[in-house]
Amino acid sequence: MRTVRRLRKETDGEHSVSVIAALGSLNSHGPLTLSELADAEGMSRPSVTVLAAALLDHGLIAKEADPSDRRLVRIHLTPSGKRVLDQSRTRRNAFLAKRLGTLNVEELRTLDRAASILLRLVETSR
Amino acid sequence: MRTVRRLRKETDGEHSVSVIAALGSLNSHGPLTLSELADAEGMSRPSVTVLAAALLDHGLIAKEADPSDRRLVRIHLTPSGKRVLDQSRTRRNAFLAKRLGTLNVEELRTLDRAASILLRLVETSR
DNA sequence: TAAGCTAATTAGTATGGCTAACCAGTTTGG
DNA sequence: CCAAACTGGTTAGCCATACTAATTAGCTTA
Repeated sequence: MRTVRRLRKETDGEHSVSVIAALGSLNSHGPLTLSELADAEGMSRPSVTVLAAALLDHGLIAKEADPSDRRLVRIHLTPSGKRVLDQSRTRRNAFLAKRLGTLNVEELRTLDRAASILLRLVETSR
Repeated sequence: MRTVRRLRKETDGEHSVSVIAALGSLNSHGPLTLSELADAEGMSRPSVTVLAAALLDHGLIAKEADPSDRRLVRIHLTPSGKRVLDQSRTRRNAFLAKRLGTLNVEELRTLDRAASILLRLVETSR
């Protein structure tokens, strides 16, 4: 919890962690339906509807209808959204670099391995 | 974020992550003033006031005045609070055990080392 | 002893998520 | 082939959790 609060503060202005996370999913998975995004982010469909509306509002994503199934709304990053994501990464990296600079190579490697393991745990969780 | 949302859901009813975290701080550090707790949890004093009021309401902590400085409010775990903390750990451990069971010893060791490193990072942050 | 500092609180606000209920499409079984 | 059931998305209403700004009480110091 401490870490989350800390990171939220460090992200500072601009865009929330959830927004950046959603952009990240879209970036790595390509276009997604809202349900797919909800699933990827581990949040409810209604919440994603709201989040997507905000992203659309800021011009970070675009919606497109699926021609074969008119219930589906597929969204994808706009160039602007990609830019925001990249900038956020740069800013976040600057912060992390400062903090992680106090670690030695062995410790960094441990964190890297741990990240892979945790990612796998989360991915396979239902 | 995914992990946080997941854990929040998994903690299920009973008490929130923040509550348990606060109880944990009190358990490991002993009695704390509200400001000290705010500092330990990385949250603002007003937020801690509210949190502490909730804990008091549930009988998980007790307040005591500092005789030498009457501005200070020192809080400590009640037996009931200790019990809740222990139960939460048991429940959380059951969940983690199920999930971590899929990892081998080497991976578990990596996570353990990573946890120490991250804890150190957070502790030394500001 | 007044001025200023610190601890805690109160009040008001924002964010970010949820469930329940609903509508619009699609699929399926009689 | 059409009614029932299901699925994707949305809307409405709500709750939890945290914040900042302002206030109060107590302490410290010039």
